[in-house]
Amino acid sequence: MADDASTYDPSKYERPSVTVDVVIFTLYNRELHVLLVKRGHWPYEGYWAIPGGFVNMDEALEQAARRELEEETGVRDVYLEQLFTFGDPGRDPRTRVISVAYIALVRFDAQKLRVSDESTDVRWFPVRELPPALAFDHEKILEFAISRLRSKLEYTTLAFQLLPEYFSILELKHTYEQILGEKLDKGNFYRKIKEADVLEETTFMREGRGRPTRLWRFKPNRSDKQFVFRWREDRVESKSG
Amino acid sequence: MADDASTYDPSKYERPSVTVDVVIFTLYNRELHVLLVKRGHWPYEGYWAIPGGFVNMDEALEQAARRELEEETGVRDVYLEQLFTFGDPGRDPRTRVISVAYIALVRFDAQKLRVSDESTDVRWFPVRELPPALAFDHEKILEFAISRLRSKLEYTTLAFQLLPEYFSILELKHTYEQILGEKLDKGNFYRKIKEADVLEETTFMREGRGRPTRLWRFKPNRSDKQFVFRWREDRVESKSG
DNA sequence: TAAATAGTGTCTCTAAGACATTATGTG
DNA sequence: CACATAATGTCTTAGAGACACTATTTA
Repeated sequence: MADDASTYDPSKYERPSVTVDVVIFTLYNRELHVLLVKRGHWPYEGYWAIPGGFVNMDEALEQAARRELEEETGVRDVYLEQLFTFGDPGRDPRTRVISVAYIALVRFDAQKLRVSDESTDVRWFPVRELPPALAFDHEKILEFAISRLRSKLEYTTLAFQLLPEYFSILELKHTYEQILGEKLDKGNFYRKIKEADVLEETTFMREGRGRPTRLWRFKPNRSDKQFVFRWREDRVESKSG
Repeated sequence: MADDASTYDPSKYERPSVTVDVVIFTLYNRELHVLLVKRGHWPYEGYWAIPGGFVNMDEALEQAARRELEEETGVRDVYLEQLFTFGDPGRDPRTRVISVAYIALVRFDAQKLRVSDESTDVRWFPVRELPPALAFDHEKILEFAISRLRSKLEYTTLAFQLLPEYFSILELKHTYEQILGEKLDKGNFYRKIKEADVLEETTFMREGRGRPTRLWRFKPNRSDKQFVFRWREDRVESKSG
């Protein structure tokens, strides 16, 4: 924001590259998973990485995130939210790369994976069984994303993005337990979710071994509603750069 | 993160410029203020803007924020926190500019303002009396920063960064009131801040018209402490890009 | 009727909010 | 003493957590 009118020349300065990286979460087999791609080229060839790529000159950041996501993995129509911008010099051996990281949440059943020509493999990893080492500083980004997901879960309806249209209340509880990494009380969960008034009862039931369970869905105009699950003391986001 | 090893050429792609912009808050005259600079050149000549500038190739983002802050305003030794990255095409008429925005909190008494050669004026503005129009999309950034400041106030010890070393509990309460924009109950505030155990009593008193007031300071190792002031329903951050 | 899973009810305790009261200085 | 401001105390209520209980299916 600081240049002279007459002497301004866009090419005067050497510029960093700008990428978007997207940490994509889903719930699969009742466990939280994250999508990674296996790099086919230098640098970090053969390493798993968070999908992402360069931002085009005429493209908004979020738009770039959606495009890269679809190009590299086939995933589309996702909930997206900006996470943090990572820009330490040296995080990419090619050149100075500043990466705007996003979090995406998707319903597993809605997705078909696709391998792009940039990578040799695409896979969902359970967050508890990640590859030993990721490309670039992607471990840091991923850690940051998980921590943000946890904390936002408690004061937003974010978890709803991970579930199919119809689900039982105990499935929803299980989702919370997966992300928070701890058990929740059944009765209290029922009470809270009902009080929050964000769910709509359907006539559908699902049968299993015991008593059949009622299926619910999220109320259509839930955007203005706040579901505050719980207060927690550790609502701190670490800083990074 | 997606290029061929043999054909990779850093200069192949046209690149956006990357800047850092810093929204600096202080408490002055018992009111929340924000620091703006008056632009001396095209574009938006004569408009007030959030201080900021281009990121150097070998410099971390936060480091760039500190440098620009000191160069443009003389402000240093501040609490800094990344806010959001704004990157819509067209937000800067010169070229594609992606701006990583930061929030800074400073103690007013610790600062001497300085005007750089890029701008014609530097001034603290009360957040309730901002200039009618700001340069670029800086109104949006500023709004975002204020909203983030409000929400973080309630679950962090952020407000402490705005106060001098010694202060009374009612001054602290006043700071909260300024930022939250509402009155708080005196008794309840005393109770909460004492329970939180983040303050250290000093022997100093300050005299005024009525009963003198005791001065306190923040406990040295407060970094690991969490002061949770209150829960609020509207803890939602709007999205942007 | 036993096992399995779904769903409800209730007791206790903490903490927030409202508001009343006491304390300690000055002119 | 009157006034001004600082600081503490108390009552009520909402909500979180713990946990016991009831409901409805299949084998």
